[in-house]
Amino acid sequence: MDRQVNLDILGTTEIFRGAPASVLADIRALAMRKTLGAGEPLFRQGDPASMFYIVLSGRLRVTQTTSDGQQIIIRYLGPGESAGYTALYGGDCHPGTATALDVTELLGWSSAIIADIMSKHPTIAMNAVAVLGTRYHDMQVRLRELSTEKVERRIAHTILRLAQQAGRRTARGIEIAFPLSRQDLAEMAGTTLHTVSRTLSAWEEQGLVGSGRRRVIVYKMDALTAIAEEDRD
Amino acid sequence: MDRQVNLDILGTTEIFRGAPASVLADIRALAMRKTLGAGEPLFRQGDPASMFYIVLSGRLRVTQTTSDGQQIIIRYLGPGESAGYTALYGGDCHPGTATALDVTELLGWSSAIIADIMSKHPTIAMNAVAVLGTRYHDMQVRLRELSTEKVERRIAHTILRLAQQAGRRTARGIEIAFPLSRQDLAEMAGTTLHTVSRTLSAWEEQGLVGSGRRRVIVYKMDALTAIAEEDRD
DNA sequence: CGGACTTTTGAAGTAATTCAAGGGGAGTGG
DNA sequence: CCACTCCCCTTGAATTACTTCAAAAGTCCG
Repeated sequence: MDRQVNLDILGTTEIFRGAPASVLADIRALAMRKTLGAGEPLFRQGDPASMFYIVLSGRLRVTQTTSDGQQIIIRYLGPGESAGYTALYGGDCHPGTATALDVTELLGWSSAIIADIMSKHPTIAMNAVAVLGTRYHDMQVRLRELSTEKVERRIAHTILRLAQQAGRRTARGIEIAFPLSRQDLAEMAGTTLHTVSRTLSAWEEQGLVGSGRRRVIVYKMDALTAIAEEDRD
Repeated sequence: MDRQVNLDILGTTEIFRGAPASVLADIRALAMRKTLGAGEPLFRQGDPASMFYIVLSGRLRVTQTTSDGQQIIIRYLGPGESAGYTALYGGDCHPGTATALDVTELLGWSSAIIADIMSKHPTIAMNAVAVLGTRYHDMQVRLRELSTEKVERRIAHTILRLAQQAGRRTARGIEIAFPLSRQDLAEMAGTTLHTVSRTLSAWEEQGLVGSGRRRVIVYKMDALTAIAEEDRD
């Protein structure tokens, strides 16, 4: 990936979009390049938050683990999205672990540099506000779902969100574009892999979804939406 | 409350702290004053996000409601905190409802004005990033708790958080400084008022807490912390 | 073709909700 | 000052949605 391609991509990221080309070039010049193999961590929960990254290609999973080893998935990050937001405001350590799912290419800046960039370019600081505001909002919605909805609805919501974020049109329906195990879905929906498995089996029987080893395809979006939105829980 | 007092307070808010006095004066001049009576809403879920506010005195509760009327409490806002973050980045509507618990005094700015202020004063934009980053982080923690912990621990965590945020030292222990019903606690911990009531009764029997009509006092912080942190769920 | 990981499915167990009823405090109005 | 009323809280009993436990069947990769 050459320098020019990077600049084009940089202008489309959630955090740098709207900045003039000359500014993007400066930013690019300050960046450190990083490439991760599948399964490699970008940073771990508790590490000092010294770097901020954007994803150029590939995908990361951000998780949070309790002291007794239980885990939840905070979110998946794809191209153009930001990783390590804590470094944006000088927070002390990363609240979660970011792990590459595939080969993943990133650009990174130290927290001092990214703070300096934001200070000089209000547009970028405003983008950061928008990114964090949106993520905060997403979490409010998930918290509400987890508090008030029964599992089947939560699983439906989870799959719909993933389909929207990383759905790929195929001949038979919308396929989630990355490997996704029952365990992963459980860690997003706040349940167990057993319940996810049972639920997907039932939906498969009804022709709503197709699924296999770490694969999920949505056949009937509207029917799944109906399950997610039905008033009776 | 006169103009000077407002300026002093303004410099201590999470969003304007660190700005020079002259800037604070300009910001103050652009603000609209607002006072709410107990129970009055500042804005409702779904309202256009046209204004951003800071709390001068009093307290707000921010809630989110589902279509079928179930509700969760997103957070409480006290003096110096910000309400209506959506207006910071030009989001279209408020994701929750903010209601005054007592008489509450606020200052407000239109989204256009606050965006302009942030553009001109990077310090303030950076504060906004920090505020939203912190709130996002708080939500991650709550989501993890809700996913992985049993109710008793969740209730303990909820009370500890409230005690930290709005605890008042009294002769007998730390009292939550505002009226807090069993229902309120349930809506924060993701359970029912019945379970909260039973749990508090048990704790009261053991001398950990005292409670009454919409009142909670923590007697033994360490014991409550132990419940919140114990490895076995 | 072996071995590790993922998924499925049944059966048992249980934590917490739901249903139901009663009791107590605070404020109001006579 | 007392009685009435409205909330809020408590507590028992029944129910259930989901987890936990257990075992077997697929599926992918070297």
